[in-house]
Amino acid sequence: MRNAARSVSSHVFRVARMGNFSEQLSPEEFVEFESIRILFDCPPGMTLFVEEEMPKTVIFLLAGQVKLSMNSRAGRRVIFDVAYPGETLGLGSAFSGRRYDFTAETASPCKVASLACEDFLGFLKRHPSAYANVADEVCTECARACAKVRKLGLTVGAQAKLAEFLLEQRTLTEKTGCGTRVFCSFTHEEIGESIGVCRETVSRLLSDFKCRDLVESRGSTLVISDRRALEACAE
Amino acid sequence: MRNAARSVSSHVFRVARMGNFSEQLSPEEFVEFESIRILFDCPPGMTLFVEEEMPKTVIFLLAGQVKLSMNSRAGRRVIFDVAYPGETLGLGSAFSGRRYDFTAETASPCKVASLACEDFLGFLKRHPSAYANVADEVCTECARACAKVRKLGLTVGAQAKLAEFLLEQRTLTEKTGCGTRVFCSFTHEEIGESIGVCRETVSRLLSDFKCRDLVESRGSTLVISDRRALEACAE
DNA sequence: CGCGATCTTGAATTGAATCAAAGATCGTGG
DNA sequence: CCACGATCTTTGATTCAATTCAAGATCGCG
Repeated sequence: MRNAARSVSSHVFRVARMGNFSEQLSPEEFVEFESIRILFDCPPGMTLFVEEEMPKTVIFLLAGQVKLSMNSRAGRRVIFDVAYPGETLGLGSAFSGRRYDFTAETASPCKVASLACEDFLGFLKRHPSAYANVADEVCTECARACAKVRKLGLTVGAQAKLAEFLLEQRTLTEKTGCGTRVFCSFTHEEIGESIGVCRETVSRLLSDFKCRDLVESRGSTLVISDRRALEACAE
Repeated sequence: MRNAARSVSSHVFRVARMGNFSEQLSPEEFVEFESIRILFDCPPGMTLFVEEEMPKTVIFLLAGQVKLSMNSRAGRRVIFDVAYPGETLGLGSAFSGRRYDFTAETASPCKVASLACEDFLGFLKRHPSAYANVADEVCTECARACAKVRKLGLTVGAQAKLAEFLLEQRTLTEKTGCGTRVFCSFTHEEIGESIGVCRETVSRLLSDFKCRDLVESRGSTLVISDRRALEACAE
């Protein structure tokens, strides 16, 4: 039992060092931090929290991917971003007591550590030096939101938007002899929701890109074969 | 000289209490804070800082309005928001060392207090309790950015966008017997840049709203005469 | 008064959404 | 291993909202 816990936590620690909230905690703080957070696994498609609700927990993503989106009751959706291991979700909301800004839903099987807001705030009170971490994380979140505003507002034309989207998928790419392989688990619909165009338009543009030899589809993954030209599309 | 300085600073103090960064500082901290910031006045149209540049200063807006925008080299612009007295600008960037997320330009004659980043960071180091204020302010900035993403991404149709824009102008409104008077100093072009539609469309829609008696223009100001109906337009 | 900036309105154009109808792909269970 | 349904993709035809282009009206200021 103890051993199992230790092996989980050492794994967690390893992952958690990847630039997130707990990274800058002192060893003692980290131990306390660890003692109040709850680890669990979730299946894909699980909702971690919902926009406009009052914050209940802070989520530390240890493994897997989480889709961050905004939804209107009219059924429209904007995929705001995808979070990767090491990121903290809902931190700003928990801290400020404001409602969640977006909905977080697992996009793959995930390992997460969850911390109730009150525990989080208590921890902060006991360890005020962690405020700096909070500020740091929130800055990142903010920069991300601003980047999205920029893209949504400044990029005109579906083609430019799609090109930008593809070029931006840095996180899960792999350089090969003949281009950059992009691991994008998104459906066309989701790509559409990320860039604000409809499903069919994504499909059409992608075919178009293929015709023009900017990208090729290798099975289920996409390869950017002419980055230069794709950048030109994005303007 | 001393007297003049004191009278300015007492004025500043009064304004600065309006919910911004310095609000939660202790009196001693506030005195120190005051000693390192530089007060000045600026004419309208003055650029305080430019997006993508490395942060040099943090700006505390004491009086006037500041337009926050994002610009593409293609000449396109998104007006992100307008800042009012009491707000802090560029705080997140100064703190995290990331480039400014947007451009800040005075929209009216302004009084501002400016603080060099290094002084700001030094102050923080000496008074770590102020980290909480930073986190607070950045949360606000972040919530704002998220709200803008939501509007840009989820609101479809120029009409809904404009209606939403008008309804949202809470800051400078005045309720009268026959509706809410909106003090919006924006030109149609600027409204367009705020909501992402072209100048002419704004003009057309506004005429349309007038025909349908949702708004009336009283000289240079606009009066929302049928808020209910306008809300329906915004969906 | 006259000038520059801003606003208004109309007509033509277009880019993307919508509607529609096949295909492709995938996982499941027989 | 194949048949099945479900989900996702492709492609074409049509429609529509909003941009663009163009020309004139109005406003506010020196």
